[in-house]
Formats: sequence, structure tokens, C-alpha cells
Amino acid sequence: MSEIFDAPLLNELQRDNTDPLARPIVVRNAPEQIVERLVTAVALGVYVPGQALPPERELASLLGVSRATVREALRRMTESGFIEQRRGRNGGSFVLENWRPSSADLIRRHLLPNWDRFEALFDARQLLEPVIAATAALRRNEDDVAALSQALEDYHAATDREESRVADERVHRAIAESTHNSVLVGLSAQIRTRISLDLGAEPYTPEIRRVAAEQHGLLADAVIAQDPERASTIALEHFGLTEKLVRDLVARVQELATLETDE
Amino acid sequence: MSEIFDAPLLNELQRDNTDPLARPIVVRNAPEQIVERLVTAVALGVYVPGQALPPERELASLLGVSRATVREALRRMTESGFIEQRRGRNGGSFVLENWRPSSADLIRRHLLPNWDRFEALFDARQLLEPVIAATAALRRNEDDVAALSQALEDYHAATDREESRVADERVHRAIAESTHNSVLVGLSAQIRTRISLDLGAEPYTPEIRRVAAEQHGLLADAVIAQDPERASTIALEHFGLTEKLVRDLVARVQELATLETDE
DNA sequence: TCTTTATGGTCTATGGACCGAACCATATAC
DNA sequence: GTATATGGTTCGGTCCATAGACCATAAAGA
Repeated sequence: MSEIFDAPLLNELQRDNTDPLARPIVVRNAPEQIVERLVTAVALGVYVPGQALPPERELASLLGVSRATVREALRRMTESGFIEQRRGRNGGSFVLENWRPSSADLIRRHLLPNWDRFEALFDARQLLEPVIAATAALRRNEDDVAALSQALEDYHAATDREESRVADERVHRAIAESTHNSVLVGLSAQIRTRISLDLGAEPYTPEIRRVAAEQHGLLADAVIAQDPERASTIALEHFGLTEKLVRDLVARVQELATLETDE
Repeated sequence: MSEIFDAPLLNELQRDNTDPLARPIVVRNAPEQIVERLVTAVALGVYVPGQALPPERELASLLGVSRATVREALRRMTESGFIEQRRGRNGGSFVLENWRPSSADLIRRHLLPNWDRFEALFDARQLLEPVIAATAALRRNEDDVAALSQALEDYHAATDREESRVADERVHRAIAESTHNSVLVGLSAQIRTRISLDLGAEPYTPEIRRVAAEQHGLLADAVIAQDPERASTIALEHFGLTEKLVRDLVARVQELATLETDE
């Protein structure tokens, strides 16, 4: 499973800058890229567990690639336990319910080995997202307000965690899009995708969800009210909360690992 | 020549977010990536005009790729008039002096067709670089101060435009590195590379260079003095100046184009 | 119940990218 | 004048992706 998370989404953003020539060239296969794109789509809530991806032939045409290549990508995803393929009419590639590894597992196998990369990513997010929020507040128009209100409403209407995650994504995306700057929208989406993929199993206690929901409301309000300072402050707080959660979780898992090693 | 500038450096940052699946998969060949990396290295001042790139066999081993592949990349760069290959002992692939198209030419053939992408890029830079500068001011340590002072000194000692450009790059890189965040360093470098590649022929009048030099000094001082507000303000001004220059230049070129069409 | 249809599953032939390695050509250093 | 460091060329092999045809299966619909 874990190899599916190794997609180099942000590699271009955090590559080593010592000698730009000394790194090997890696040709990203078509199947590899397709896996990455599909996993990203699921992480962003385009497809939710239980739902089928488009049929192979359609994917092939959408992606401008042969069906054999699509099949290779889907084969890897099946092997990783990410999807399940069913034959016959009404068959398809279905996103599995439990494709996320458990928090502890994921953190131990993926987060800890790359901890400084994630630290940099969180840090950057806390610096960049307030700017994006402030800019959104300055530039939002009536359409943005409508999109944002709708996303917020969906977020509050969400019942289970999957819905909540999808709606969360939509709120943040609506805010980023209010900046009307494609670079910022892409940057924010990339950071979010990365964190969402790696922390799909974020520790969403009811208490946390309550606080996050409140902050989303306040953040959206600030953007709608065209108050950049407030938007910026709330964004800083909001992403600080996420970071603290992850740090706590990692600390707990590390403690567990220590105990296990001692045995 | 122009196709060499079409390297999708920031594609991942500013792709269309409408339907993530509807875009075709493009397999980035090895030669393509090698060209991109070599052009970037030149844009960042790792190699200056007149200097030779490493020999083919060495490049192949550095990049973990066969010599044939390296040769294909170099062939394209030769064809584009970017380098010149000379045989025999002391031969090699030499970066040409005049590999940059003239401003007007470059703008007409490359900048104008993609104008909204560049607008977004400039806009993002003006929003992000102040944050980077402020963060650098907060986090810089003694080593950073040393690196920054050295870069600044080189900048002032620069005599011709090529040296000036290389030193400029080093100053900004030193500032970004003072944030001690690899994501920010990478982000800043990517934006700078992109703009440097597209605007290699920036309108550097002596007056402009004087102002830019002054701003570099002030910016470095603010970072060294650990004054985030001042650093942020100066960065905003500095990148605003660049943007204004480019806008003026584009306006002039467009005017020229209009005149020519009228004839 | 039978036929149709929408899906995944399998096979083959073809072209292209990249590799590895050897060898050729040339210009300079010694 | 010979050795050497460089680019220039060629050949066979492997793997990847394409295109297209056909098979297998399960559900929908007549």
C-alpha cells in the first residue's frame, strides 16, 4: 500500500538545491502518473469510497492514453488495496472504504521517515495560507461569496468523516479561488493534496471537528466581509491547529514505538 | 529557439483545476527533462556564457542516464542555438554568449501569448516574496548573514550584465535560504527561474540597476537586522519595480507591434 | 427466459525510447 | 608525433506504450 503514497507531488518544490545536476533523471511512467492523478482525485474528494472511477475505456480517452496503460495503473491500485475491480455490466473500479492505512501505521511507515520534509511543508503552509486568505478577502467577488457560502453549508451538513473531508477541501479551495490567481490556487491545492494524502487519517475527534468547523465559519466570514487582517489571523490559527494535532499524534506514535522497541 | 523556453517548470503550480482527469498524460522524456535542467542551471548562473557544460559521459553518469540520451538533449540545445559543441581535446558543449533572444522578440513570441500566466506569476511573487523576506529576517542565523553579505558584495562588484544577473540570483537565494525551509527555498527558486528564463533580457538601464542595487542592499540589511516588517515592505517594493518594468516593456512592444500591423 | 450491453480480462503485433558498449573522428597537450 | 580527452556514430537488446481484436461476466431489458 505504502508505495502509492510515494508519488512525488511536491518534489519540484522541495528538491535539494545543492547541485542541480547531480540528481538522477527519473522518467515518470504513464501508469505512475495515472495512479498519482487518480489517488489525488480521491484525496480531493472527486471520488469517494464506494464510488466507481470512470470505466477503463473512458479513462483511456480522457487521459489520452491506451487502455493497456490505464489497466496497468488500475492493476497497481488494486494490488495496493486502493480500489476493487468488478466485472460485468455495472462493474468498474470501486474506491474501497478502508483504503487509508491506520494513523499509527501510516505515520510510522511514511511520516516519520520523511519527518523534516513534512515539517517544512507544514511550516510553509502556515506562512503561505494566511497570505492566500488575506488576498482572497481583498479580491473576492459575488460569485466567490456564493461558492464559499455553498461550500460552508455543505461542510456543516456533512454527517460522516468522508463527507466532512470532502467539504473541508471545497471550503479551502473556494477560498483559494477567491484570489483569482491560478498560481496561488495551484500552490494551495498542492499543499493540501499532499497533506491530505499523508494524513488522511487525521485525528478528527468530535471536539476537533467542532473547533475546525467554527474556524471555517470565521474564516469564510472574514473573506466575505473583505477583512484581510482577520482572515489572515484566523488562517494562521486554523493551520496552526492542524499542525499541533499532527505533532501530538506523531509524538504519541513515537512513544508507542519506543515502548515496543523496549519489549 | 523558443521551444526551449516551453519547459513546464511551473505547470504543476498553475494547472487548470477544473477537471483533474480530463487533461492528457504527458510522459516527460528524459531528453526533455535534461534540457530543462541544463537551461535552468544556466538561468541560475551555474554556467555562464562561454563556459562548457560537463562532458557528455560525465553528464550521463551524473544524471543516471545513457550517453545517447544526453546527446539527444544536447542536440536539441544545439539546434536551438543555446550551446555550441566542439570536438577534440578541450572540446565540449559551450554556452553561447547570445543565447537570449532580444527582448522584443522574446516578448512577442513568448510573453504575449501566455500573458495571463505571467501576470499570475508576477502577482504571486509579489504576494509570496514579502513573506519569505519577513521569515528570513526572523530566522536568519550568523551563517546566513555571512552568505548574504558575501552575495551582496559580489553583486556590487559585478561589472557586466551577466555577472550582475548571477549575483542577483545569489542574493535572492541567500535570502530564501535564510528561512531554513526547503519548500520556501524551492518555491522562490522556481518562480525566479521561470521569470529569469522568460525575461533574461530584462530592461536593465543603468538607472534601474542603481535602484535595484539599492533595494538589494536595504533588503539584505533588513534581513540582517532581523526586521521582518521592513524586509517585507522592501521586498514588496522591489518586486513591484520588476513587475512595473516588465509591464512598461510589454506595453512598448505591443505599441510597436500595432504600428507594424498598421503598415 | 433470452438477448443485449456495459463492463473488466487477455492476447498479439508494432513502433519507439532508452541502454550499453564498442568504435570512429578530431583537436589539443605533452 | 603520439597520447588523450573530447564529441560523433552504429548496433543489438530490453522495456514501455499503442492499437485493435477478441474473450468472460454480470446485469438490464425485452
